[in-house]
Amino acid sequence: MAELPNMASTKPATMAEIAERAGVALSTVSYVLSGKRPVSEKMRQRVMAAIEEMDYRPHGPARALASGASHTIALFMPSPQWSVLPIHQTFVAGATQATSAGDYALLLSTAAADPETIAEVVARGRADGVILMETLTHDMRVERLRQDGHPFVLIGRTGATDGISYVDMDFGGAMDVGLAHLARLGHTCVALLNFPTDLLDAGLTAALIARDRFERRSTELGIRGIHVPCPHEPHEAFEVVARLLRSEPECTAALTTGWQFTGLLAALRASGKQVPEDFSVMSVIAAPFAEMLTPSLTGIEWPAFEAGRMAAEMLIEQLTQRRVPARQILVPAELVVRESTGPAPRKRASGSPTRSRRQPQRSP
Amino acid sequence: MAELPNMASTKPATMAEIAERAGVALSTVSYVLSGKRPVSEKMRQRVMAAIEEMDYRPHGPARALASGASHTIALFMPSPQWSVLPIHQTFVAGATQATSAGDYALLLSTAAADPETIAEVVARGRADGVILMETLTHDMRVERLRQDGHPFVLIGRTGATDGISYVDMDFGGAMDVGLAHLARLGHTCVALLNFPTDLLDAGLTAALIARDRFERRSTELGIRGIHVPCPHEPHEAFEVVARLLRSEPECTAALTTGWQFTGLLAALRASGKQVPEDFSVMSVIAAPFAEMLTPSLTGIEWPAFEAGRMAAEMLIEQLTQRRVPARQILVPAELVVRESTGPAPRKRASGSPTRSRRQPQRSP
DNA sequence: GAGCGGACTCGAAGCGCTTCGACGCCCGGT
DNA sequence: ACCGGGCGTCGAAGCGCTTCGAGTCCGCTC
Repeated sequence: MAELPNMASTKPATMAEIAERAGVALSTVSYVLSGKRPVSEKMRQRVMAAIEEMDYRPHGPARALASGASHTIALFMPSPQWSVLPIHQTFVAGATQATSAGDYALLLSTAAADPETIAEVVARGRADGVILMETLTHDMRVERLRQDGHPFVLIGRTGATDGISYVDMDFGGAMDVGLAHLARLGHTCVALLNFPTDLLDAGLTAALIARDRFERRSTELGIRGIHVPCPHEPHEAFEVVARLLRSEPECTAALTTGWQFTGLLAALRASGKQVPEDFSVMSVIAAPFAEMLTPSLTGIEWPAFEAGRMAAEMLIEQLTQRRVPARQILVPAELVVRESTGPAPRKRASGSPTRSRRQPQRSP
Repeated sequence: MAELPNMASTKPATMAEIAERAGVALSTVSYVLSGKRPVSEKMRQRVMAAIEEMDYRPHGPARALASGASHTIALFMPSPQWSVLPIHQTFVAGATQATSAGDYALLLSTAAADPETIAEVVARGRADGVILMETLTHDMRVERLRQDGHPFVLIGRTGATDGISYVDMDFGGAMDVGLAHLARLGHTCVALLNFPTDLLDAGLTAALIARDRFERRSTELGIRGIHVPCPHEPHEAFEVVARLLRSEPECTAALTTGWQFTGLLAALRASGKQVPEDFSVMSVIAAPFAEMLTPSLTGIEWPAFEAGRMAAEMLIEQLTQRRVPARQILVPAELVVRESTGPAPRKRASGSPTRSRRQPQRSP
């Protein structure tokens, strides 16, 4: 047959055409491709040749319909009005790469709130499994997925984690590490600018863990810990912090969970406090700003891209193999000390140095 | 029939079941859903009731197979080793939202380089159209899509734009606006820290436009314009800038296209120059850092989320309606003057030390 | 009152692939 | 030489939906 060699806009070849060209049955082509039944080397060669010549590529939806597997995973992002930190986007980037590498496709979606919508994506064959972020302690989405028996992996975690696969940043550990750092520098009154109230109320696990561990740990260290929910948005954060600085003049350091540090730094500047001479600042999530700021920001360094990658890999593994046990990965907090934290300022000269009622600092 | 009300893990209903329950033909249900043929009100009611009762939702792949349309658009991101700026992720976020809103799904993928892979996604029914970013002047991907007749929209543009729909940031305008600003401040020797060499060599349209316009415009304004390709990565950028500062001591201001400003600021600091007293800095893409830095960064404000949203909307419109003319949107450059640009320093008298840093204030 | 057109509705044929049961052939055992 | 058993291969039956052509029934016209 005289054919134009690679007429691009030509309709793509179907499996039936491959079969015809190779002179074999349609099903044989399928078995060559899937390897689910043995095929003789001779047939294999012929089929592969035909595939090569006709530049055949299987049709996604047809395959999904017949096999019941779409070879796609769905990733739900927090909706924009919630906290969308750069770290979330890094998760997505990591997951995207792992997905491509694993020969899967990645369906990205917002609308994360509704369990129904999420379950449906799997139930109606658009995806084989789901990755969820910003997980709550009691997360309806997770319950729904679990109940329906849909494979999923969390970035973050829920309250009860039995049998659930997740990758989570160790916010508890971050509190330990952060407070230890500040305690060592002699700070005795430290604020935690946590996720904003609505997320705490919703039960964002990370926020609750941060709060609880912060309070427990500061007590253990003999530090006065002030827990302050705080919006990420700079101007709102500014207000919250300004109020805090007024009501808690003792406070000489703050930890932020996200980019509340922006508003914090502005408020400190406005009140004439120098960082880190008068006030130490550090953030649990600082990338990718940490190095850009002046002074550069002490913080926890999370391998977020890797985390996203692992979540996707875990999900794909779950989809590919049968009966994989749940894997739970807690990414350890790694402190990177930069310029924004320093020794606690000495008590103001004017006031008589109050003797410390706290226990003397323990050595690590 | 006695049924458990909402046995979640039950297999989802199919259209045939709906038809049976409603006592109509399968095809009638389909027509009710698609509205492609008139259906009497009575039938409609019965079908809708059945759908409601059985909580029916159409099966994605089946629909895609039968109709040839997947109701999905594919978005290709620059691969990680290329420039992935926050702005790219904002595009993605915007596109994601528009996609959800338009009742489409969004397939996210890297691997952007290969025209074959990209065309295949559409050819094999995974997506109905494509959004491309980081477009080159001669972009093989675009040519391929066009040749195959696949619908697509660009974020960015190619050299020849005839009949191509795109949303692009007006980098040319940004050069005009930026140089005008600096000229007004009296600068007479200005550097452009453009995209890195590999992107220029690849023919990234934005980079070429920036370069050409920068050179033309600076000449027109009687400014000495120094074009410097520069990596985004801070340490590499640092080196490039350090060299520049050494070889071009006359230079008193720089424009960056991305976050080369990070390395730039570090290099300025290292060489003891104050911003903006000794050196003015501005960036074409500054969000979301601009406000965070000290001094805050003068730059162009792009509505990136909107741009992503529009690109997706345009594509969906193209898919939904027949014969829409190509739409080309050039997002205008809006200069936001902040603290990092100031009057050109007077010719060095004797290297007089600049005053202590001014205390920046929040502007309304 | 019979004929006609229009408005709906139905059944069936795919879309491109997976998968199951069946069949044919070739080889070894006896 | 005959039979049994695999290994390979084939054909056909779907997967759940869209869509086309072919009715069916009704109301209306003359």
